[in-house]
Amino acid sequence: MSKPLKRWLYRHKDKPYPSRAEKQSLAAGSNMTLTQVSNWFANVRRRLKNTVPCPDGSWSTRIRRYNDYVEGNA
Amino acid sequence: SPRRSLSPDSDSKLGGKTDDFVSGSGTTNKTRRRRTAFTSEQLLELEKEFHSKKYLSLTERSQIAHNLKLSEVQVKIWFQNRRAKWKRVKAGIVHGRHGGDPNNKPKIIVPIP
DNA sequence: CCCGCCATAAATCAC
DNA sequence: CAGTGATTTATGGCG
Repeated sequence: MSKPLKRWLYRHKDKPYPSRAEKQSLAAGSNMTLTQVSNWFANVRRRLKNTVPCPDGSWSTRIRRYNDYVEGNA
Repeated sequence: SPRRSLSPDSDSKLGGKTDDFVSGSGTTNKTRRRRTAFTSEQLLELEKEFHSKKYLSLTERSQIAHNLKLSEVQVKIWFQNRRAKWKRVKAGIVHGRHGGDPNNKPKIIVPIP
């Protein structure tokens, strides 16, 4: 799975909703299409909710925890 | 490849009420429509209709909805989604992807050691 | 007011 | 079997 996307996700844990331009940039940087990037974020957001239930409902906490679950990149 | 579109609850809702709503948990009374699996017959007909006409008039819509035993909103939304897909497909012509993908991503993600 | 499009959610498919 | 990307129903906002 593409690193740039994870990177972006971690850096924007408060609002994991990249703009269109950001998605395009990410797509270019990870050799993916815009649609694939959109799908990736949609899937990650939802799976985050599944695997990391979060009482306070904040994305940052979920994403931080997810990082524990998954990969110690950057 | 046959689409295995299993219908869990079948079409038993014909005679009764529409209880295919999922209720919000506990304190939140939000009801959201369940994602219903259209039958292959419905899909076939909708697809046929879409092939001939990308946009429906009000009368066409109500006619189709009635024939297929779907709500007009469902037909409307189906056409909307179908148009979106159509656009997507039309745009992404070149699928030369996977050509020589030297970028071999490993499968499942590994937990932190 | 209703429609179409968009981005998205959620469930489900396909591998 | 589970994980992951893709696709299919459904919502809400905006024009």
